[in-house]
Amino acid sequence: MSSYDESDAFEGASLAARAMAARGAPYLDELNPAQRAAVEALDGPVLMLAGAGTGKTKALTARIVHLLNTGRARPNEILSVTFTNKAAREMKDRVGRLLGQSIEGMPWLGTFHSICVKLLRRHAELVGLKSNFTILDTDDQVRLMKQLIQAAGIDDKRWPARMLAGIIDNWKNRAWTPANLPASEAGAYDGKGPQLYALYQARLKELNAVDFGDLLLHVVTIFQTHDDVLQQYQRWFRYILVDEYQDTNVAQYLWLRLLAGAHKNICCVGDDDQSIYGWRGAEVGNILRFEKDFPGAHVVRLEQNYRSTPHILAAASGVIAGNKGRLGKELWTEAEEGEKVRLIGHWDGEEEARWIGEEIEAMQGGTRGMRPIRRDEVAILVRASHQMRAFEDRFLTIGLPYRVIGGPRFYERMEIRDAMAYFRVVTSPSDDLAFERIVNTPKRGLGDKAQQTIQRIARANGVPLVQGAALAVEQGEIKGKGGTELARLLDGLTRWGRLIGDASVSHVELAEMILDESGYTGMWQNDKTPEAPGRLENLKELVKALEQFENLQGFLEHVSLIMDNESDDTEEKVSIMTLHAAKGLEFPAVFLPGWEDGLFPSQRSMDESGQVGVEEERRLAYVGITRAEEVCTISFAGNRRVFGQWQSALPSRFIDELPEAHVEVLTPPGLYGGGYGAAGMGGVQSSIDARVAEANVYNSPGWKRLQARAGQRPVAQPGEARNTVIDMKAVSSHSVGERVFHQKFGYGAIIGIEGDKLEIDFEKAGTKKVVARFISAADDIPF
DNA sequence: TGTACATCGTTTTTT
DNA sequence: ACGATGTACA
Repeated sequence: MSSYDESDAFEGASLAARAMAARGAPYLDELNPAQRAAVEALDGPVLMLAGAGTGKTKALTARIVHLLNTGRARPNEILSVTFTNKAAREMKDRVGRLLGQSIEGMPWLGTFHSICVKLLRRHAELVGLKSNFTILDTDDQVRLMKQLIQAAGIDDKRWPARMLAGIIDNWKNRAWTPANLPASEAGAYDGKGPQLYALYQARLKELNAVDFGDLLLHVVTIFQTHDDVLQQYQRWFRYILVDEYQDTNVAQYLWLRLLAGAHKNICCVGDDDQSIYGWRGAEVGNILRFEKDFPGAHVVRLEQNYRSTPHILAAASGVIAGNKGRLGKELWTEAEEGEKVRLIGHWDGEEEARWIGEEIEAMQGGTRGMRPIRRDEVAILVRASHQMRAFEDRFLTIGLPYRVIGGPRFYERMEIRDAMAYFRVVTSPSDDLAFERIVNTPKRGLGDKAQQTIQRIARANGVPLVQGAALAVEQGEIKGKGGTELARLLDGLTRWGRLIGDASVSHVELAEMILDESGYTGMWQNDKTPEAPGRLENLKELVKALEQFENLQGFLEHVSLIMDNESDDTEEKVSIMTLHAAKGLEFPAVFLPGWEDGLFPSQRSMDESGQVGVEEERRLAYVGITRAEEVCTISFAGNRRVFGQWQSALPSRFIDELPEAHVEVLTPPGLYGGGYGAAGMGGVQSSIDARVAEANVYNSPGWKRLQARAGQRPVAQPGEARNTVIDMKAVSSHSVGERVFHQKFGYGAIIGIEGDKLEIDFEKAGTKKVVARFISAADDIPF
């Protein structure tokens, strides 16, 4: 095994020395008793159950400082893992601030993935890789799989590459290699999954590449098969800290358990109530089982909340109490009572957006005795990103500045990935995937056929594609325009490659040269689509980002793991984001729209995971409510356009679970008398009327009656919600028994309604199911 | 190779 | 509704 970097040890020692010299421990005095207990229990396993807003990061960073201050470990002997770069950055900043200096000396504070890259580069040869392996992102991954699938003669219509990528990702999350894949998985992907998995891994090895899942999996494999390596790291990492432990998957769990196995100085911080990533492999079980995994573990609960008002906390607690198998926490606060959680129902999604827009504007001036709330203190948290649209539309028309958080990341954009592929080919000419990406971008007249020729020649000679392409040109296998263009590209690649180490050209200039001379910039300049200017702008930003790195390789190395996109504009804007994206954030005012059964909790989640799914959705509700500091407004709409169809739905079952004492029901303006009953005008079935009326009830003082009834419906029966989604278009315009006309089938009577489809008994054509929009009422026909 | 039309599948997302 | 993706045809 290679020795540890001298520099790590050196920097570490000097930092530790300075930390020690800082003397005293003011950071301990700032902690509450629970936090302090968590910080001072340095040795042995510790589980810090940190509720939302209870000062978890504060405790975690204080713990690191305390480890240093007491001389337990030097900075480079502490392994401290997070999930996101953002969390890692924040921890570094805060530890640095506590120590009064920057934290260069903590090389092992980072994300699971970045730490695994470091480890894997040191030991790559143990899993058959070279230490300069490339890291593929999801896009590369799928393209590679597509090739394998086609080569295997599988119809990728029925069995899409994305699906296989998802399956393999899941396997990797569970730390299943092709060799130890359980028999239960044999049938995956039409029975060809296991075989393709093995093939895919072999191909990655050939390409000297890994995907994200491999980073963890390979390191776990190394630890499991090379005890000497494992032992060295067990000794080296004297203390381990884990953030967001409830989000760890099996591979990460194994990784941690292996590393902590000897000394068991592991401190896991998390909140089982905020586990919302089960669908991507996170195992809440990891945190629930902690005390069994580490007998004698010290469990500390952080329950004093510094974020929200008592009403908000009580509402959140009331909802989360519906989950079983919790470790159990009760948040409390010393804050003043404040506003109750506000609940409001609307006729449809547009009205909901309109009302929220107006409410935000009213808040700027301060409503009902509340302090004025700035736009950037407001967040709208939605379950699914398609809900954002209504808000964007509305806010654009009223000119309310907003910002959407999440969405496609900078480094995932097409133009950025193309540019990076150019850089990759230039810095490592054997990067076949990158070459494939750029060989015909911009269009060089190198279609499928030319690319196959290149592949064939490269394979026949056992060389990478770039060399294969060179041979193809030499041998005159690619003729005409394509040949000339390819020759020019190859020429450029060699020229740029020579300039890499050249002191007369900075890497930033080189990057610009590559993009210009390859014709890539020109391609977008000539593009007349509206997004072209934005893409050119992004390319400029990419080049600017390069300045912060020493060279192209250094840049590529970092960028493959850093996918975040901090926007630097400072205008006060309302934030719109998904509930998932909101985890870890907080806002004075939070709007939670779309609380309808089927949307939230999401139908899919319930169908696929049943009770477990509902519980995860409930945790999502809990996360949403606990983001709010001062005012939290929950809303639902009776009708909503989903996939172009009007659908009506019941208010979310989570609304039933809000404790009445902490909720104020608002009445939307312009809701006269019958309100939701309006849908019944067309003579709708009574059962539908009843459901719509039930929705209406939330807007009135009669909401309380429903609260009383809520006990009869503590948890939804499977399949219940499915029946509650009713096509409003069908509801408002047709009803069973109605006489109708169809252009092709003539007259008939409706005998059933199913979504947008009507079952009709036609006088001449018999019983048929037809789409509602082809139907008109019989007396509408003008002849 | 490029463009026009059809078809499909639509939760959540980090690294 | 809508966007991504694939197929048919110029």
